Amino acid sequence: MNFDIAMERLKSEGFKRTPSREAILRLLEREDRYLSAGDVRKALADEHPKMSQDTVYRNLSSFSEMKILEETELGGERKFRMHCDRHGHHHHFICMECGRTEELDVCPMEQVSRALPSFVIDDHKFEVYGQCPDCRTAG
Amino acid sequence: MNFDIAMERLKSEGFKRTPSREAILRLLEREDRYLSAGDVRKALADEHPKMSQDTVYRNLSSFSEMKILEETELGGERKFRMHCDRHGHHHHFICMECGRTEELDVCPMEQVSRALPSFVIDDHKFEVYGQCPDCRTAG
DNA sequence: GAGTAAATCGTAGTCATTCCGAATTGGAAA
DNA sequence: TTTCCAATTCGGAATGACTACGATTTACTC
Repeated sequence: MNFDIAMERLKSEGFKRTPSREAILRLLEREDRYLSAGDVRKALADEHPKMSQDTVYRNLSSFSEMKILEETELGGERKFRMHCDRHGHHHHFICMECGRTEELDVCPMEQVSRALPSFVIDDHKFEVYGQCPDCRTAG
Repeated sequence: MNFDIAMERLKSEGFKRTPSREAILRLLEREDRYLSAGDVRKALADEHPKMSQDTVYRNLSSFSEMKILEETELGGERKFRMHCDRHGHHHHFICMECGRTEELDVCPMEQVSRALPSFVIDDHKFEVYGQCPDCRTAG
């Protein structure tokens, strides 16, 4: 997903186009990795010094609800990244040093569904953590 | 893992046997599902009304570090359960209503390792969320 | 039974997140 | 363009999970 498609989505759902929303989405498009609300505030501190935390949190949550962003919970924080739309369902490798992510195609949910026929399955989480090649050679 | 083995483990690692630790481990053995620190405090409120939160958090963390407990992060909270030792490596289905867990044998990490040969993989998380058969029929 | 390090208590502090009332603003309608 | 109003933002206070810490108590050793 890119900035323009995200803004279109906002408009079509009746959301207003505000400088805050533009800045947040432009940042996430540029970074292409998981950022916390705090990361977003820091990154926008120069450009938008008086954007309140309420604004950051509220918008990140809204964007996540409407699938503009992907969200995870990591190290006690909610983190957000631009929604990947190259493939359909996917998971991520996440570099714990730089935050870089790598899409994974494998997902074992079919096997799980077969193994738990009498359970209702609503959601699942599969994430792999480690060090990306760049950080490995740099370290 | 059961209470007695857990207490042995504590002793062998130089930890003292205290009423708090006994109560926490007995509770987790009995419940056999993920509990938050708050859940533990509430459950022990009658029996140990003055157990401080410091004690609960510190012990849960210690137990998790020494693999007496398994830990996950769910809904913005750290949650703990007695370590399953029936199988080796495994993951869990977690019922979002009652907290019941079901062990899963499937794990796609071999495929992931092959797909990311130049990445260092330190950890991973795979969890399935939904409704267990009991809660489904009850609802 | 005495001594000591570990454990606990009570409380205050931190940090991410949410809430709320007042002020501002985007965008539709006049 | 101007008006208008609900949506949005601001600023700051409140919440809730978790951590830190000095003072007190306690489990275990000798």
